[in-house]
Amino acid sequence: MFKVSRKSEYALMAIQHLARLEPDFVVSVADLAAQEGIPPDLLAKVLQGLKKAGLLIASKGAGGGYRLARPAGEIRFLEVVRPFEEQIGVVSCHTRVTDCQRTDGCSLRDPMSVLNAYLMRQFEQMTMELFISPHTWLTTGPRTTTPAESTSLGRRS
Amino acid sequence: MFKVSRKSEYALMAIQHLARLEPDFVVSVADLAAQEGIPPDLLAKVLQGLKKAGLLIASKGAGGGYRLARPAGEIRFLEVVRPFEEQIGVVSCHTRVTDCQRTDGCSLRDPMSVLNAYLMRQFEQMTMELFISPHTWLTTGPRTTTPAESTSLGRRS
DNA sequence: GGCAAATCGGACTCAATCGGTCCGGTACTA
DNA sequence: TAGTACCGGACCGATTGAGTCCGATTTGCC
Repeated sequence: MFKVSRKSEYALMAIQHLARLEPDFVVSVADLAAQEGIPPDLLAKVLQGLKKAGLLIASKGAGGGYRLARPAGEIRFLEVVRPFEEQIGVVSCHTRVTDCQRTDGCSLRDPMSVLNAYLMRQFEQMTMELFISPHTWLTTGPRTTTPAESTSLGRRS
Repeated sequence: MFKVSRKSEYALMAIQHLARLEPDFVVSVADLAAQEGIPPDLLAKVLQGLKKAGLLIASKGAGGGYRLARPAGEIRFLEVVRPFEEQIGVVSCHTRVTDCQRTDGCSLRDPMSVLNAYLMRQFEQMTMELFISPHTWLTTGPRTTTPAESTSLGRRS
C-alpha cells in the first residue's frame, strides 16, 4: 500500500529538478532524462501529463522544453501524483463502485471513508516545498519562498 | 496510491466480523466466507496469514474455526494489513534498495522518508476500533471497550 | 525555404503481480 | 473411525505497469 507508480516518482523528480532552477529556465526532455537517469520516452509521457494538469508550461520547437507553471510552494503533492494514479483511495469501494457489488453495501466503506478523508486532509496541505527542503518541513510547516539555486543546467527562455 | 490489496480488504472484513461477535465465538472459514461474500479458498489463505501474524487463534477439527486473539481495540490497522502488503512505503527507495541504483542516491529518498515517517506515525495509533464504530473515531480517539453485539452466527467454543 | 530540434500522442510489447482455484495432507473432535 | 476443518503448496488467467517505438506537428535558426 501507499506505493506510488514509477511515473509518479518521475513526476516528483522532474518537479523537484525544475524547482531548483531559476523560474524561467527551460529544460528539454532529453536533458532532464539524462541528468535524472530516467528513460527519455517515458519521461516524455510524464511531462505531458504534468503539462495537461497545468503544472508545467511547454515550448515546442528548437530550443524548447519545459518549465514550472508556478513556484513549488504553490504546487500540491496530490496535483503532481494524480495524473498517474488512476485510483486514489484505500479501498476499491470508493474509486470503483462496480467493484463492490454487495447488496447491503460494503461494511468497509464507512470506516474507510473516514480514513480516506483523514489522509486527504493531510495531503491537501502538503506542497512540493517538502522536496526542496525536506528537513525543515513538519517542524516549520510549508515555507513561503525558496532561495533558487542555479546549479543544474538549463537555458534561459 | 494508497490502495490496499484485495486480501487486505478481506482481512479487514474478517477482523471486523469477528470483533462484532462475543470473544469466545468460533467461526469457520466456510461460514465467514458465505456471510461476507468472499471466495472461501482465498479467505482461507487470508485467515492463515492473520493467524501467523498472531491476530487470530485457530481450532482445527470438527467444530473448529477462528476467533480473535485479542480485542479489536488492541489490534492495529497496520498489523492486519502488513501480511498482505509486500511493501509499505511511498516510494521504491525505502522498501527495495536495489530498485534505486542511482550513484549519488535518489533525490526523493530524504523527502519521502519524512513523509513516510509522518504517515506511519498516524497509522501506529489507529486500531481496529475504527471499523466497529467509525463515526466516533477521530473525534473521540480510540475507544477502550466495545459492547459486543451478538447478532451474527457463530458457535461458542 | 529548409532543416533540425523538440513536443505531441497513439500503439505496442514484455514482465510481474494479483485474484482466484484446486488439491492433497494433517489435526482434531464427536 | 469417520467427518470436519485448518494447512500449504502449485497453478492459472487477467490485469496492470514499465518501457519502447514511431510518426506527426510545431517552432526556431541558418
